[in-house]
Amino acid sequence: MGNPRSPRRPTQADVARLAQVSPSVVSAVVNGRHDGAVRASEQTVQRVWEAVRQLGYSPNLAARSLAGGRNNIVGVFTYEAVFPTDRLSFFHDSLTGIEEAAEELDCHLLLFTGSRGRGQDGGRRRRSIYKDGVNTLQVTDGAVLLGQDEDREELAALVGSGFPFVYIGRRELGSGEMSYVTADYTAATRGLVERCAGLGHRRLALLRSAIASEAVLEREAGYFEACRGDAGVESGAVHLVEPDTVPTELLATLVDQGVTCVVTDDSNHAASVRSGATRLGLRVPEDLSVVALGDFAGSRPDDPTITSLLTPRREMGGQAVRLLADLLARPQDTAPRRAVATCGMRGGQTLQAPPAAPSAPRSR
Amino acid sequence: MGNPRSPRRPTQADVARLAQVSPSVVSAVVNGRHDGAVRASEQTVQRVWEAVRQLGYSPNLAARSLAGGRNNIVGVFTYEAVFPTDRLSFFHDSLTGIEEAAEELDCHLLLFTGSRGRGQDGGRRRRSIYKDGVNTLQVTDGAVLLGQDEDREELAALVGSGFPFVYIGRRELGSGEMSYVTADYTAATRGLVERCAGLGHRRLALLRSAIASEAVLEREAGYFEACRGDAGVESGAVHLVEPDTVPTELLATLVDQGVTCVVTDDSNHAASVRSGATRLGLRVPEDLSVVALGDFAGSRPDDPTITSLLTPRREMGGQAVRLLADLLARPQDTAPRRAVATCGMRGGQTLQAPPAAPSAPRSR
DNA sequence: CTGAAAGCGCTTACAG
DNA sequence: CTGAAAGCGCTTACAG
Repeated sequence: MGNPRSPRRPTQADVARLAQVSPSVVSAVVNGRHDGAVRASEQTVQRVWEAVRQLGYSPNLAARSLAGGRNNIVGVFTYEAVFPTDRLSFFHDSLTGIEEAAEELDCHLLLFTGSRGRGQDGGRRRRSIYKDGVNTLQVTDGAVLLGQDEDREELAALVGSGFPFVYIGRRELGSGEMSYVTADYTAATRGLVERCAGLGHRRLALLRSAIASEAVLEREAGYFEACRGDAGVESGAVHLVEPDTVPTELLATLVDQGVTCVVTDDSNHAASVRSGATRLGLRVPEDLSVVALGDFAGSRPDDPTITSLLTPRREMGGQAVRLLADLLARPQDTAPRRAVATCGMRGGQTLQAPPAAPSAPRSR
Repeated sequence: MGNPRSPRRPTQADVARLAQVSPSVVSAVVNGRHDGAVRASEQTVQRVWEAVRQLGYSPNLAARSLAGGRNNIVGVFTYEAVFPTDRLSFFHDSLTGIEEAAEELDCHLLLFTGSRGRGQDGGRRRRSIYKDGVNTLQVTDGAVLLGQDEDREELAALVGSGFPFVYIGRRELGSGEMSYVTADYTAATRGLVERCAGLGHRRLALLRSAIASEAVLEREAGYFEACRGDAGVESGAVHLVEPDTVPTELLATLVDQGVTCVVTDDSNHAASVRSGATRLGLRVPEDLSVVALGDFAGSRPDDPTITSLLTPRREMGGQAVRLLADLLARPQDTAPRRAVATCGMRGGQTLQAPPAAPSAPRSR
């Protein structure tokens, strides 16, 4: 919002006058570039610094970036509020990674909190990248976007505009390739499921979110890979479930069918399954194992006792900023940048060998 | 970092050309100020917006602030990392309030993560407002500062420079008055201590942090007020303690002296006191009451069972942004802005009437 | 080695 | 109601 401060700040011109040199010399000296196009004698350099000190001169950043180009500001855009009231911030880990990388790259972070504007009724609207048809993000050099609630049409428009940005989380648009960072959901899922099989589980079931996001589908793919592989899985069904639902009847059916290990998309759902199992008189993990493919699902805190894959949010945040830096450093290379972070694993207490399981993986 | 994107970004001049109006009209329309010095017909306004959309115009921040206009960006400066690794963010509540107010005022938030630069040894330095003697915050209209670890010399310089900012938390500098928002620590403390007295506690002790911040001193003042008042307190000692210390011996001494209620600066310390009491064979609160004057103290999670005052961080965050908005709206009024938020109260389970206490407050 | 000048994109009196 | 012009403070060719 500008500088309506009263006493005018000293400028390079003031310094130049006092030091009795030309403005260009001041610019060069202050920026430590008095050895290139503009040269200044050691004595001149001293005079300039002396004048700087005497006047308390400090460069005007706005002018500097106007004349120069970049402003060293990375945008961070989320459709949802960054800091929710319930203290359970979905974004916290990602932001930790983003902040770390930003510090490393010496740039600032612009959070787009003023992107909602007002609807025709005067009420608040949803946040959006384009406000009155104008790309709000443009004030930054480039941006990192994150969140589950994205507007894919806007994203497509953003890709089309050529504005440099990276999404945290894989997003495939019908049109146009975009840069993103994702995690190795497929491989990590396969690994976990194979581990289940290695413990002796032969009949598994995946309770998959009915919302088919890229991550959910990748996990499903990893599950299939493991089931179809030679890890020894005999049956690996998939059931679509609503979020936060405890499918007790479904669970009973699965157990009847001989399922000894239930795989869920997220740890909260896994916790629900465990509750359901308890209600059915089953012990977890003695009678039934439950594992989760993700560690978070919205508003409830993650249950640390669930055996679960961990989404590497912090790493993804850092990588996103670094991909963006690369995008900015080599604009002539227009290829979308991609990075894949490695999921972590939390041991938890809900996975063990099935009852009366073969003690060793079957030999072939 | 500017926009070194290949095709030059459209400027107001481009918009003006396409809309067939003069640049000043574009400026006025885009800033919603086409009802003042510059007037434009509804039709003209439409043409301008249409051109803006068509070209994908968005204002250049640097130019805008150079020319003296605002950029609708509020800076947020913290000496510590905003998003700590341990997920236990000291700043979370404050930021929630800041974000809410920013949304309300339709402005963005600039997080100064690139303010560390490198020391002479190439290692990271502490964050600072002035980088190479330059006020980094200047790119914003004004800033909100927060955190415990401030550099008061920098703050003094910032006050001197006239840059508009508001501190979250009271900070009194030797020189120069600054704007801040604080909480009613003194009154809230007096209220809580009087409540203890009302329950029958006659001999109290305050275990005060040895670090005498403004908040700590205000709490102490409130404690003294309550003790010297007519609430019935007979003795109200103060002991300085180190953070995270469990002063078991001190506790034993106090109990020997007939103290029935221990007051601490923060809830973690109160939890330590409770542990110490247990070790001494005392039940809390049956034998000894423990209350805290604040709900947080660094890296450990707050214990919700402790009877405690609650620092209204979220409110303070929101108020800080609003004070800043006022500072920017009326720059001619150079008086420092101040606001005081009201502390909350958490019942907890560590306060009750002392053993064999008089059932009613003493009559006078 | 040094200086005069253009230009970055915007806002804002000022003149019509 | 609209336009031409100055100026914000800096960087960077360019000319001496």
